[in-house]
Amino acid sequence: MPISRTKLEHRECAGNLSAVDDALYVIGGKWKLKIIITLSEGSQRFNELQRKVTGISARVLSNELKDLEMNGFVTRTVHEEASPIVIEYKATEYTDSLQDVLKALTAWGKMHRSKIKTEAEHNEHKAIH
Amino acid sequence: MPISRTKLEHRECAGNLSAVDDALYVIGGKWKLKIIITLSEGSQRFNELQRKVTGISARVLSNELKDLEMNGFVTRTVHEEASPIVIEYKATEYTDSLQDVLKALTAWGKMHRSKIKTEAEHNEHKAIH
DNA sequence: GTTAGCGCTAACCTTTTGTATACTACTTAC
DNA sequence: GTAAGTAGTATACAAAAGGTTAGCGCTAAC
Repeated sequence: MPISRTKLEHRECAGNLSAVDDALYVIGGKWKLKIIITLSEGSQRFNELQRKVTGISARVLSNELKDLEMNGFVTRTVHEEASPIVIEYKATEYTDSLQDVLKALTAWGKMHRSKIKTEAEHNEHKAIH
Repeated sequence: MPISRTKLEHRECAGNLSAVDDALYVIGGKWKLKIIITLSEGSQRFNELQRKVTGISARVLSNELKDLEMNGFVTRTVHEEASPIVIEYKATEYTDSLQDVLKALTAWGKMHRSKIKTEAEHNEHKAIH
């Protein structure tokens, strides 16, 4: 293997590009992963979700849940036996396949945040003198 | 540990939520990861990038590169010695910290694509009969 | 001298995304 | 009977993101 492994060859890179494309198509956007993470805490009802996913409006949450249901990440169950009727949103098993992605992303996010923080402190320090 | 590990406790979940938030803030959006992946193939010039990141317009590519530069993922070098002047975009070392994220995302994307494909074939099969 | 490529930027327009407000129909608690 | 919660939808509007077209100054090739 004469070529350094840090650089990808063109074909490999193009393949990865389209794979990431496919992934972002279904889990990209501002809210999808946040909803999935929140549902990983356990099944929830609509208003519960809206409170936990801070900043989302009912309209957008409703649309996102429909998308997620269509893509097999979420099930919507109506419990008619209860009164008033309870509607339960639940993460499916397929959601578990995202674990590695979620893990990597949270780890990176935490690392990045602390990096930004120390940089900011450093700048503050410089600004004083 | 009496509680199943598949469900996260509320505090842990909220922390992950904000970490993913931080991550998506800098690498979220339609193009950022695609540009990063393309640059992982090696340093490139503007028009080269535009050709490889299919579908992106010059305006958006320009904006995204500025963002990525600001966040420390990309360096922009002007080679004045060459004629005509060559401008080189290069992924920084910090980009390497995204490797796990990228790996997880491409793996998931490939898996998801093949799942969708077999589902589609299955449906086609049903439709014929 | 004309054409083509480079590395963009500006102006304008469309699409997507999100927000705010109101409203439905039902139930429970006070 | 009134207020408050549930699970949304409808409507209208605003903001953000992205695309389209044109063009600039430069160089190199035909």
